[in-house]
Amino acid sequence: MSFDSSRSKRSRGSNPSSSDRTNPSKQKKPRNRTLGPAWGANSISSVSSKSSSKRSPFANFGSYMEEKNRKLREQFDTDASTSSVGGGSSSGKGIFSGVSIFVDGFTVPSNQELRGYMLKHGGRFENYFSKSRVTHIICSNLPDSKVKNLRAFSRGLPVVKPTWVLDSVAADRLLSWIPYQLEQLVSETRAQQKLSSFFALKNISSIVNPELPMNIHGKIEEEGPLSKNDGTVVKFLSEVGNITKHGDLLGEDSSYQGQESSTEVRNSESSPGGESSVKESHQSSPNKAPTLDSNFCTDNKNAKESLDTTCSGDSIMRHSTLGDPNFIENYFKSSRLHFIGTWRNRYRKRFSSKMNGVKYGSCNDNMLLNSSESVILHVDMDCFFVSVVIRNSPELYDKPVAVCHSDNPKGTAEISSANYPARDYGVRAGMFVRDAKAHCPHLVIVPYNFEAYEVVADQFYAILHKHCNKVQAVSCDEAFLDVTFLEGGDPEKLASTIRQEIADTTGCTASAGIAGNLLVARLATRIAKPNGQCFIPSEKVDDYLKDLLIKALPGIGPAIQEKLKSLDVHNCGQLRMIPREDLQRDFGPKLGNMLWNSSRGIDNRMVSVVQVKKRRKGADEPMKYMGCGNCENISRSMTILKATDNANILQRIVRQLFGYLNIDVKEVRGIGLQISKLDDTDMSKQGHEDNKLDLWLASASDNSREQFGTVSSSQGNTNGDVSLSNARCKSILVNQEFRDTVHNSGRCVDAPGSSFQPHINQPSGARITEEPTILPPICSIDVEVLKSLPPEIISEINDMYSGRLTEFLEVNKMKDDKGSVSDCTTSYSEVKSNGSKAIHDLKDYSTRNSVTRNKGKLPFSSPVVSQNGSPTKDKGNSLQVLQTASTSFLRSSDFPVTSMGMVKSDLMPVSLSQVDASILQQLPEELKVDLLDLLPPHRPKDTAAGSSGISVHNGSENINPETSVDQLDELSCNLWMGDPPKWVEKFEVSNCTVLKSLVKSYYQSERNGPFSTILQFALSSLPHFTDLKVEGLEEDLFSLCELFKQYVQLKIDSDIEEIYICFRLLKRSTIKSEFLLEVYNVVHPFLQASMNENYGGNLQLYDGLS
DNA sequence: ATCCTCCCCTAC
DNA sequence: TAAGGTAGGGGAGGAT
Ligand SMILES: Nc1ccn([C@H]2C[C@H](O)[C@@H](COP(=O)(O)OP(=O)(O)OP(=O)(O)O)O2)c(=O)n1
Ligand SMILES: [Mg+2]
Ligand SMILES: [Mg+2]
Repeated sequence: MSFDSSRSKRSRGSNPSSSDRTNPSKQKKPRNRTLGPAWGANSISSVSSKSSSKRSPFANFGSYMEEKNRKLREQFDTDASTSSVGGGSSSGKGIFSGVSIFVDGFTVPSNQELRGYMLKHGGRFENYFSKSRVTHIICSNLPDSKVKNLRAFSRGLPVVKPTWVLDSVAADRLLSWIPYQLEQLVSETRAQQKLSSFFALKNISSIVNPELPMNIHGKIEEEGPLSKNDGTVVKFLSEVGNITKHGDLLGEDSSYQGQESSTEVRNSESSPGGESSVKESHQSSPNKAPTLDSNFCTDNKNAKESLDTTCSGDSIMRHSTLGDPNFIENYFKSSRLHFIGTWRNRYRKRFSSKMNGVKYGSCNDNMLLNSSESVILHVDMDCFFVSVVIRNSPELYDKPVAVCHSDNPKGTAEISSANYPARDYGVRAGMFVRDAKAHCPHLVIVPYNFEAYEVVADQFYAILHKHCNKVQAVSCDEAFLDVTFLEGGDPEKLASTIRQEIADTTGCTASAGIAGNLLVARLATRIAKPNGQCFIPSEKVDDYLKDLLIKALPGIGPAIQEKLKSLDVHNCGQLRMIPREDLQRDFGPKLGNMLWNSSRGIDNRMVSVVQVKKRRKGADEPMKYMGCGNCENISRSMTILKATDNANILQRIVRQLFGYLNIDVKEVRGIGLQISKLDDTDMSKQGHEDNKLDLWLASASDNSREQFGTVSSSQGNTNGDVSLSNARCKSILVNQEFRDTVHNSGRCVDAPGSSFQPHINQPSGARITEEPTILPPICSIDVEVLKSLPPEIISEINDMYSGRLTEFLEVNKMKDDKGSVSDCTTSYSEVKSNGSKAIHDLKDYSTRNSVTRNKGKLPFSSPVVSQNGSPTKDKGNSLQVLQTASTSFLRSSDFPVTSMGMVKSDLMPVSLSQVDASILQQLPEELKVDLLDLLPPHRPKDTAAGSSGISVHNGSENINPETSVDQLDELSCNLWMGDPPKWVEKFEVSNCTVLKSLVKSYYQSERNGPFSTILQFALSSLPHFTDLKVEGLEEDLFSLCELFKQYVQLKIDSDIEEIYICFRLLKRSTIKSEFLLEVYNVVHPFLQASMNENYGGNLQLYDGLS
C-alpha cells in the first residue's frame, strides 16, 4: 500500500532521478534528516497488514499502524461532515473533491491549517503517507535526501507547494498543481537534457556549444578546477607516448607505481634504517618526525614538476592539463580509489595460477561433502592504509592517525583510513580532513604509500592461498576463505595461524571472522576488530543480529537505509517484521530477498572467484539453433591519460584489457568495444593517416583489409597463421548505427578521462527464470545438471529453495557415492538470447550502441564507439571493449543440429566468420594463439602476413583439391544460380533419398533462406543407417559434393559461419548415412583447402562427436 | 512476458 | 588546495 505502485507511473523523462550524478556535492554533504515516521509508519502498517494482522492486536508495527490510520480516517470523516462547506464551484462537492494530501515536513500554512482546508472543501488529509490514498504531496522545501526518497517512493505523485491549496481556495476552484510544483523537482525535470541532443548540437558546431542549456553547460563548469574544455584537447594529441607508459604501469609490472615511483618498500623484517623521508610540516603533533613507510605527495618528483610547470594564479591552469600536461597522470597516481579500483586486475594477474581451474564452486563440494553447514573465514586487515604506513613507527601506534593527502585543518581532502585510536574520536574513512581534525585536533595525518599497499596485499594473499585453495578476494585487504574442508579441524586455530603469519610477514595486523556464511563471517570480523578474531556459531546469529543497525549489513548503503528509515526500520529486528513479499514489492525481487535474508543472518552465496568462471563441462549447446544462449558479460576498462585517435594505441590497450580478462577464448561469444569520454579532435594533430581511429572504426564495416594489413605489420605480427588482415570476412554485427555514431560525433578523439573497456559475454550456464511462485519440486531437479552449474547459480537456486537445495544435494551425494559425473542429460531448459547487458551498462553518459544479434550470428562485433558527455570531471579517456558471449547448459536431445555456442571449439569458426578482420587483427597475441590452437598444427607459424603460407589440411586423402577445382570450373558455379537455384530442379529428378529430401526441404523452408536451414530440415528427416546403395548413386554423390563445394566458393568471402554450419550439419549426418559420409570425405578437404587459401588456416569442425 | 536501456546503489 | 575510480548487482519503465 504505502509503496503501492498502482498509481501513475513516473516517467523517467519527466522526473529524472539523475541528480545524484550531476550534483557535485553528492554524498559529501552531511546527510540531512529525512522523511519522518509519517512516511514509514504507515508503510509498515500496510506492508505488515497482510500477513501479520491475524496475530494479536499490535503484534507488530503493522497492525498497530493500520488501526491507528483507520481511526484517523474516521476522525477526519467525522470532522469533515461537520465542517465541510460543501460548496465550491460547479460540482456541488468541495473543490478538493478527489484530492487527498499528505503534508511533508514544515509548511506554511501548517499542516493542521491545510487539514482544515481539506476538511472544508471536500478533500482528504492523510496523516501518514500512502501511495494508494494520497494524491498530492504538499511540501515547502525538501532537503536532498528527501527529494531522493520522494523519487524512490512516490513516483508519479505531484509534489506541490502549499500555496496551491491556498490559491485554489481563494479562486474557489481546483487550480492546476503544475505551476505549484516544488522547484527542486521541477528544475531537475527541466535540467535533464538528453545526451543525444547535446551531441546533436555538438555535431553541428563541432565545438562545445555555448548555447547549450545552462544545466548542461553549468554542470560542466561545476566540475571545477579539474574540468577541462575542448581547448585542452590540443595538447593531448601530440603526446600519445605517455599513454603507453600508463598502459605499462597498469598492466605489465607487478608493482604498483603510484605516487611514489622510487620508494623502496620494506617489510617487517627489514631494518628501520633508511626510512623514507617524512615531511615534518605535515606532522602536527610529534616533535620528531616518525618513521613512516611512506612519503608525502609533495615530495613526489612528479608533483614537484607539475608545480614547476604551473602557471601562476589561475586554478584551472594548475588543476588541469592546461597548465600541467601530467596532471591526469599524477591525479591517478595519487588516487586511492583508483588504486583500489584497479587492484583487482593486478591481483588476478598475479594470482591467476592460484585460481587456476579451481572452480570455487566450493559450494558444489560443500554441498555434497558436508552437511548444510559450511565454514567461512573472513580476513580483513586492520585500518589497512594506516597500518602499512606506520608499521615501523611504534610511537604512533596508540596515537590517532589517519591517511590523507592533506593535513590542512580546513581542507576538504578525504580521510582514507583511520586507525582505531582515531576512530575513538569519531574519525572515519571518507571524512573531510577538516571534519576529522574537528573531531580530533591532534590527529596525525600520514601520507599514502600505494606501493607498500600493493606489496602487503600480495603478501596477504600469498598467505591466504597457502592455507586455503578457495579464496575469494574482496579487496586488497580483505578476503573470504571457504574452510569447510577443515571438517573436524578448528577454524579458529587456522584463523589465528593466518593472522600471526600476516603480522609476521607484513608488520600489520589483521582480524578474522568465522561463521557459517559470508554475511555472518563478515559481521564477525567487525566485532573482532582490531587485531582479533570472532566466531559466531549459527545459534548465536539471531541474537546478535536483532539489534544490529541495518546499515551495518553489507549491501545496505545510505539509500536503502533511508528507505528503510522511512519505514521506521532501523535495526535488523525491525526489518524482520516485514514479510518477504512486502520487501520484494518495495525493493524488487532480489533486493527484497536480500534484505529479508540478511536481517536473519541468512546468506546463501558461496565463496567463489569473481569472474574467471568457466563454462561447465556439462554445458551444452543452446537449444535454439545458432542461438547464443545465455550470456555473461564481463568488462574491463581503462582510463588513459590523453586523448588519442591513434588506432595503434587503442589496439594496444584493447590487447591489454583482453589480457586482464584472463578468459578462455573459446568461451567468448562476442566482443564489443566502447570508447567514451571522447573529445573533439584537433585536425592538425591527428594521428597518422593509417592509424586514425575513425578509419579503423569505419573499416570495421568496410572490409578494408589493406588498412589493417598496415596495422598488422606495424605491430610485428609474427605468428599470423591466420592472417585476419587478409580475411575478407563479412562484418556481421556492425553496422550503420556504429558508423553513424562516429560521424555524428564530429571528429572525436578520446579525451583525457576516457576509459577503455572490453565487455565480455561468456557462458554462464543458463539462468533459472525468476519465478518464485512456481518452482519445480526439489526432488525433480537433476543433480548432475545442478552440479554442472556455476556456483553463483547454484547459490541462487539454493536461495530460491530457501537453502533446502543443500540438503537435497547432500542426500543425493549419499545415494551416489561414486560421484561419477555423467553427461548432462536433462531436459529442462531455458535459453535466453541475452546480449544486451554486455554493452549497456556503462555507467557513464555515453550513447550506447548495442552489439546486435543478427539471426543468431554473433561472435565478434566491430568496435562500438560511444560518446560521452559526462558532466563529471574528465580525467582520462575511456575505452571499452564489449564482448558478448553465450551459452546454455542445456541441450535438446531431439534437436538435430548443434549450434556454435557450446562445444569448446565451436566458437572458433564462428568467430572467423563474424569477426571483422580488423577486429580480430587487434586481439592480443595470447588470444590469437588460442584461436590458432584450434586449428591443425601444421599450418605455417612464421608469416608476418599470414596468408603467405598456405597449407592444405590432408585429413582425408581421397580427393585432390586440384581435381576438384577443375570440376568446379566445368560446372561454372551454376548450381546456385537461379531462383529456385539450379540444384533444386536437378535434384528433383534424382532417385537419391538425400537429394530428394533436400528438394523437399527447400520448398518447405523460407524463400531465400540459408542453405544451412534447408540442410538441417533435410538431414533431420533422414532415417538412420541407410544403405549406401539405396541412398544414392555415384552421380548423386558427385552432384551433392558439387553443391557443397560451390556453396563454399559462394560463401567463403562473405559468410564462413554459414559454411561452418552446413559442414557441421554434414559432419553430424555422417553417423547416420554412409552416403553422406562419402560426401563429407570429398568436400571436407575441399573446404579446408579453400579456407587455407583464403584465410591461411583450417576451419575446425569439431563437434564433440569425433 | 521479455528485452532493452538507463540509470541507481554498493563496496573498497 | 586535492587527486570523488572501478566493477558489478539490480530495478524501473518503455519497447517489442
Ligand atoms: N572510503 C574508503 C574506504 C576504504 N578505503 C581504503 C583505505 C582502507 O585502509 C582500505 C581498506 O578498507 P577497509 O574497509 O578494510 O578499512 P580499513 O582497513 O582501513 O579499516 P578496518 O580495520 O575497519 O578494516 O581501503 C578508502 O580509501 N576509502
Ligand atoms: Mg580493513
Ligand atoms: Mg576491507
